Amino acid sequence: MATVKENVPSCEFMHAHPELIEKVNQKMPALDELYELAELFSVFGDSTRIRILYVLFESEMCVCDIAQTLEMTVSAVSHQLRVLKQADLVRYRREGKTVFYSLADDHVKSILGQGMEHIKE
Amino acid sequence: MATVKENVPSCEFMHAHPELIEKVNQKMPALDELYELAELFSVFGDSTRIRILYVLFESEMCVCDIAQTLEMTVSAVSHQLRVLKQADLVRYRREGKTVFYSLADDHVKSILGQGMEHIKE
DNA sequence: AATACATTTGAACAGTTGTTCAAATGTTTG
DNA sequence: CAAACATTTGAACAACTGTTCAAATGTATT
Repeated sequence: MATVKENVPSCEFMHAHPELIEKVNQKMPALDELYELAELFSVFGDSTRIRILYVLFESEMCVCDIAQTLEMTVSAVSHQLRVLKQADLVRYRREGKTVFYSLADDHVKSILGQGMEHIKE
Repeated sequence: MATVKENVPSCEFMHAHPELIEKVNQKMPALDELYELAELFSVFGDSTRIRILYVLFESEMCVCDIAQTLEMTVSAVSHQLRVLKQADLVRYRREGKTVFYSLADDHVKSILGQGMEHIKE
């Protein structure tokens, strides 16, 4: 996570007018929102997690089936499912010894879709 | 970045039917696409870069103005602009000693917007 | 209660990331 | 061409991340 910095004069005079700067700061979301947003995108910023999400696009699935489908260890998958769970991107339900995971909502699909569009331009 | 793993049997038998697994693998994007996608989202996964993008929502701006607006060093901003540039999220044009940065396209806004929607549910 | 199996958890490790500082590169002006 | 200023770059450092391995927790079956 980024650390907040104290400022030092960088250029002689600013090109941007003070009104513009004010408008920028006015429209800028609060810092805690920005952190949350960055945290959300960080979750999408790993190909393993994206693969897990793509699996869940098709169907809810238990941890060991996800692991076998993706040729990963159960432990690695479980760790990543925790991250996805904490970001509210997946839900789970227990059925006996087995835990089934599924997509939390449609935002997941549309966010990944937007990303795909961008890289395919 | 994730490392590819070799598989070890994790559960006695799979719950998912082979047809489902096949469907999953069929719909799964190619690995290099998944890496690219993860890389794109990683770029959004830092609050400094998001702040820079929000600044550019309002207007194109030179490096030192961005730095002063965000109360960061010019160097730190420049480093992050490079990342944004490499991901094709910003463009730049030189005018004398000054380099003006601007948003590359509208995907940026819509991706950030989708993210915002998710965290505000 | 003991065993078996599915999942989670914690510690450890290597690899990656963001900022800083100092130095280099571009560009204009005297 | 020298001085001044805007920007970029590279090395270094601390902080963070994803996987592995081993051990712990849950849950059902006998």
